[in-house]
Amino acid sequence: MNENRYNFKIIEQKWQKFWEEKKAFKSEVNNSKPKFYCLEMFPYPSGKIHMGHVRNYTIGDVLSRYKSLNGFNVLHPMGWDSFGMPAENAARQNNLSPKTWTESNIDIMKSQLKLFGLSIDWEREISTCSPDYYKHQQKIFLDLYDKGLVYRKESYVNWDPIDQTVLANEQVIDGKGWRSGAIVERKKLNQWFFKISYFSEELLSDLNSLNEWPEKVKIMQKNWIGKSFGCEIDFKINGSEKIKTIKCYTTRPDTLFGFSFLALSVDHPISKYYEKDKNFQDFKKECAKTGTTEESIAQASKIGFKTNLTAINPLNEENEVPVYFANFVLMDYGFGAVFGCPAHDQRDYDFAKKYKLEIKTVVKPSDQNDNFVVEEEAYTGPGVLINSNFLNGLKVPDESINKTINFLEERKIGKRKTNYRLKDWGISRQRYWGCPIPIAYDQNNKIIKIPENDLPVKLPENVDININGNPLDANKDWKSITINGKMYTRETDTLDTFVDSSWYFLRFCSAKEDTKPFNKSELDYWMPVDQYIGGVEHAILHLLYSRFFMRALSLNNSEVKLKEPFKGLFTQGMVCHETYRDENDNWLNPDEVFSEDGKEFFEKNDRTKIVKVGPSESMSKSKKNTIDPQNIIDQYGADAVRFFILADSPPEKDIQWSDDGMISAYKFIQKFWLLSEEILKITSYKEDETNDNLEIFNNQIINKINNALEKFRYNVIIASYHEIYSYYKKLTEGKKNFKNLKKNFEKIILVMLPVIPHFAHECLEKFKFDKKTEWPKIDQNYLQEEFNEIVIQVNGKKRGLISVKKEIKEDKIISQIKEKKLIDKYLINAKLIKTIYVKNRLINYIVKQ
RNA sequence: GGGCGAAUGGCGGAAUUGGUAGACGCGCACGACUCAAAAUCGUGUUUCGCAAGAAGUGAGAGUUCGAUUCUCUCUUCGCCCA
Repeated sequence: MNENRYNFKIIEQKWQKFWEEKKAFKSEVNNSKPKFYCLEMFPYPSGKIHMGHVRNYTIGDVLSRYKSLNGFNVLHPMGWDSFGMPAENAARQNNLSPKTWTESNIDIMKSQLKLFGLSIDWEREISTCSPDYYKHQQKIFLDLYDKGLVYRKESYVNWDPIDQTVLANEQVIDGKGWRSGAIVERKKLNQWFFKISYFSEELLSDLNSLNEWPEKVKIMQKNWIGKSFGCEIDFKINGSEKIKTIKCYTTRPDTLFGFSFLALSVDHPISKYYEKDKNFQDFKKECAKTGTTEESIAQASKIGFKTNLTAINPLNEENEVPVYFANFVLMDYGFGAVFGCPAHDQRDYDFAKKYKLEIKTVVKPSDQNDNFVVEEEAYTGPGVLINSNFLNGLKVPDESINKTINFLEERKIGKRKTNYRLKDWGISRQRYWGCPIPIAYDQNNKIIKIPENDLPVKLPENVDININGNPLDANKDWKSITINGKMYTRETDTLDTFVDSSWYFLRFCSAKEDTKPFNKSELDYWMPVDQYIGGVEHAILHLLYSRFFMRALSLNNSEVKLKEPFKGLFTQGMVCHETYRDENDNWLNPDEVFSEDGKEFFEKNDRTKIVKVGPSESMSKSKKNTIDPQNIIDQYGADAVRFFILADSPPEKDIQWSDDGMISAYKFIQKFWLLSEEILKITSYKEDETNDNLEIFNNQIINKINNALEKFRYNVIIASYHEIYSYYKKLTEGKKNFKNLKKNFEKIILVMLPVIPHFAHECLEKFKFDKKTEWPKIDQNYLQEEFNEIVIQVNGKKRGLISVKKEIKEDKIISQIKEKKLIDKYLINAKLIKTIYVKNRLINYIVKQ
């Protein structure tokens, strides 16, 4: 083995120790420097670091180090999103408390992260399950309560009747509880909500100001908020003394003449008149079997309960149609009542077919005549109104909706209304491992805030997590409290963990501030986050909740002005790997699989057993297609992993894990080290002349790297490093020192620093490049070479090349081409029409035969 | 069903504003070193063709002197919503 081999184990440890001792990444407010707040989504401490983390934090680290070298005062913190269900599940399995389990995971993962040489300011570390964090969150909760942005109401949850517990949507699999297998029911509970809908319009319109966000994410948020224009309509009701009208919301008032039933949510206020009707109660129970998500409601078959009521079409006061309760109408949307137009809404169509209701066509596609009839499925496209009395002929949707609303408004039976799909955020979780809600109730169930000096409301330790239901609810000692001598019962729900992550980026700005969640001057300096980096799976909820929080905090608060927390957003792709199964279809880890030729795979332990190779999918424990970063780092070192994880794909796309690619990254560092040794030797020779080509190469490649860095084209940076290697390798073959060799090589090392920091620092030290490290400047003079290759085209096809001095005039080029007879053969028997010249690029001869 | 995006060699992927398609890496082939192998280094590698040359960025059309890039239609795949 070559004794000059780069020993990453020693060198990486050396620099990590150096950075730690020097507090190299400690960040402080410094008003004389521009700031840059770089934040990656903080991890859930599930056990060990996985490749997804490696990719996420490498991307952020490259950016942080780049900005830092460019003179920015960088804030690059890290913390733990440490409340949540997995801790409870693990606690059940291992008989550990969630706290112990979580804290030991944090220790492990923190030590692993440190091995990657990330430029993190660990002094700002936060953990959301620590009372030091959640005590501030409880204050914020009470602050929002005072502002009227928090309220309590009855709402449905997924209820597991065997485990006697509330399930999250992802714990409901095919309508059954994930653990018990019981059929999940809908159950009404009193729960806490954040009034996110108060900001619907702002959250939507301010998306336009986020010009450093991916368009994709903005569209997803826009769809989620779901602004729709329509109107509310009062329908006259016959058949009851008590009910005179029912209010509906619709986006399609223009289809009113196709009206054939009115459908109500089972929770509609008028359902109280049916409380004693056994058939209705049975129907309501049947509806409860449908889950709570929009998706499960959409997939469930449409069922209805016919009332004795009828509704009258307000446009002509004539058609009288039946009123139903139906399972597909949600109380949360509109007024819990919709009018059914089966011909032009698929859901209504399915319902009408089932209950044999009239299907009246009122919209025809523009290319059909007036006899067009909806048959197999609802027609929801554009067209023209027909069979609609005085509305006939109006264009759908542009004309028809507006005119109908005008008509309804004139007669005071309807009102134009904007509606949002975005619902208030339910934050109650009936679980132990979350932030306690700082609220109590008196004997009359009246709400009282926990007084400030009784905060934080700490989670009790030593609870029995194995019981059914919420352990906090079962904990009698903890539940009852005395405030000012009076007895109260605590709220036993805890906060959704999305609350924890909705403001952690603010806490980082003043992580040690004890008395307040954050300190104004530090917030003003650091916020907003200049670049936020994370997975696209958080494109909607986490980001929307954080945007809500910023607005909620700034409402009636002169201290907080900012509305948008994340100026720039980058969503990275996933890390994928092939999947393997044995003969019995059990998943196999890549470690357990062996292949000689990369085509046929066998089990490592028994090479007669064939392994089936599946498609490459996102690494997951359940499919066992994970690669443990710890093993890779032990084998190849942190720099090599960082190098590889950026090399193979653009960061926003999924990346294929490849052992060959990993090895290639390792080899690159090894050979670049040998190259640096060689250059070190050469630069000790007596200097010779200056090498202009070297200057040109260096400036051009650094320019390329700069552009790639600014646009997150990190895979292009790695390609440039390879180009640098080949160029310098050739250069050293002459074993000749140039006056500008050392200076240029230093620049090269500096532009490699963000990606492979340990290696680069070692090189800088070895070469005694002891000036202060900063990003190299580009000399624009070297970006344009003295000579340009001009492409010669004939009719747009490349027919030759000519090297000319830059900025040369067109006629000079033409005469040179003529002189050298470069394209004469294409001009025989052809007539030259014209030439097109693009400066410094090409010349195109247009000829005709 | 709706919205958004993508499609480039054997593979991952490059390509300022429309201007030399295939940078760079992997793989593969050949060569050097070696008793040999590994490692390393070098050369080559879109397809067809001995070559000259021709074709070529999912398919088909269009705009243009010129299209991977812009427009339309279609196919396939991915993501999100339903």
